[in-house]
Amino acid sequence: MKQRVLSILRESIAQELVLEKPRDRSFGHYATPIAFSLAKELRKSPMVIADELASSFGKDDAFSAVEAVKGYLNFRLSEKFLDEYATWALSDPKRFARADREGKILLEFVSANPTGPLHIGHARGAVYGDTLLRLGRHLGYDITAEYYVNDAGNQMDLLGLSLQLEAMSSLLKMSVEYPEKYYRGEYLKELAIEAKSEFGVEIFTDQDRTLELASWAKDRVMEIIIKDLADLNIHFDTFVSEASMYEKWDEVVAKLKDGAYKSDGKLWLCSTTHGDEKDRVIVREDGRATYLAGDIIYHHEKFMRGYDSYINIWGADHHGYMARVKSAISHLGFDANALEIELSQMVSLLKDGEPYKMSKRAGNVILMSDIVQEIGSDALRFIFASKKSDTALEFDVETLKKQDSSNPIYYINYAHARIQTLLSKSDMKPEEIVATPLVDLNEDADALLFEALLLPEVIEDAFDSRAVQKLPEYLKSLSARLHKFYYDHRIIGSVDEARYLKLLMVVALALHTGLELLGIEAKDRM
RNA sequence: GCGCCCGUGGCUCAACUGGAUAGAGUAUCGGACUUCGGAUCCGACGGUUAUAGGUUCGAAUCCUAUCGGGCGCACCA
Repeated sequence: MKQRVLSILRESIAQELVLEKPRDRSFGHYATPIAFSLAKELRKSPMVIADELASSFGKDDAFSAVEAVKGYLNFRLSEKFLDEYATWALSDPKRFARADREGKILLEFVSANPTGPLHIGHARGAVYGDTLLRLGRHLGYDITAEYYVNDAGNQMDLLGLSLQLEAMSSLLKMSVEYPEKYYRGEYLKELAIEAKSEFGVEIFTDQDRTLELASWAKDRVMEIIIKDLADLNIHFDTFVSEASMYEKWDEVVAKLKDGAYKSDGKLWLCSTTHGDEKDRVIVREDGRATYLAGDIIYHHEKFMRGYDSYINIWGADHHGYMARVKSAISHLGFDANALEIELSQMVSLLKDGEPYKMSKRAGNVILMSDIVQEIGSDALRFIFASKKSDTALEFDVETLKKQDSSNPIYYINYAHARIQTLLSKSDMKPEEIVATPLVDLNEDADALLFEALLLPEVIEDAFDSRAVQKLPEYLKSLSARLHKFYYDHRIIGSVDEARYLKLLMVVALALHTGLELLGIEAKDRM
């Protein structure tokens, strides 16, 4: 809708302009502060310019009024314009709010180590990534969702060892001495039992079989992770194994050219040339590659696959890692700007105002699956999607269990369900309703209709600015308007029944589409 | 010490990326059901946007400094 308005305005004004929503709806549907920016070059006051521009608008099908107020240029859309758009949307709901953006994007997110189940911090990045994925795809982008599996390095030994220790302790009832660093948690106990029937108990005490056990455990953990993600409605297209990267090592090192150098018997990445604070070791003295080496090959491989852009979503604790990865990409001869790294900040949980207790059972972390079980996937997705991802977030699980307006997901679903109820109570057929023109609407109905039709631009804005929280904000606001409208206006049996129902169908469509993009299914009944 | 992120009513968060009177929810107080789902709605209270300067028609947003918080600062992944 905004695009259509913009293209009309570009013709009339012949100038790029910003179109925004006025703070007060009485000003109109859209507004532009263009007169302010023109003031300098035209050497005239913004008010005068705005007046001139306003009067230059002739009769146009799209606008019912164009007014200049305090330097702003305000536009009121015509009912004809809004009705056509609404009818178009209802005629093919799946098409609503879609766009025809082009471009292949590789979106890498979660990529948690396969050494244990996902915890709550992972969930935020997972929800953020998946929401971007849904938004981007809706807009037409060809996006691949990828998970990078860190199945190499010390942590694999550690996983094998941790499992052996767990088994020795809980299955073999041996007394074991735990090293300083090892993994713990209920999942290891379960894996130990499985491993016992798979391999027999000998594997737990055989130091030569640690890696064999680790390799098996890693696959099992990935299965757990994939299942936990599926419970959140998150699915990946590709999983790339770190261990499989190293066969390309020689080829990639050669491409680094003078981006890498030998010193002290180690191989270093010359990352200081691209803003890193110091150069980084990529191959140790004993010939073992560091984690960064794997990441360099991985990103080389990503870029070789030829996407238009790359988005990585990392936990904020990895921010120090950005410079070296970008540096490596530059040294490999690729455009580091094509890689965009979004950080998702820390999460802390409360329960009844107190810090959420980490369970010993889970290994002193808050498991994502526990929270999903406690508050449900919808509530978790909604709360994470509603907050800017780059701000630390604190929330109370108890408020998300409530079934009233304090819980936004219930509030929105209730709005949607109310509409479905009305539609089922009416004797009118859907085709009749859609065929009714939306004319002579009162102020409330007009405002509600306009807001519902705003969804497409909210989606574009949310994706383009990587600010997914704009969608939940919008849905809350639309729901509030719907509830108020419902309260103020009788629908079934009124003379306006047909018009109002059509209006509500548009609202339901916007709510349904919006929720779907958040990975939440709109409820028809509560 | 250095780097990144952040600081908005008591609390949890928004603010169209520099635009009109900084908005929601929650908490507190007070109202609205013989009416389509009250799981709702309407009021009131509550902010010098951490502080101090600067940039301009215009700043929560940009710049500088200070204070406060989180996270990093591995040849671990």
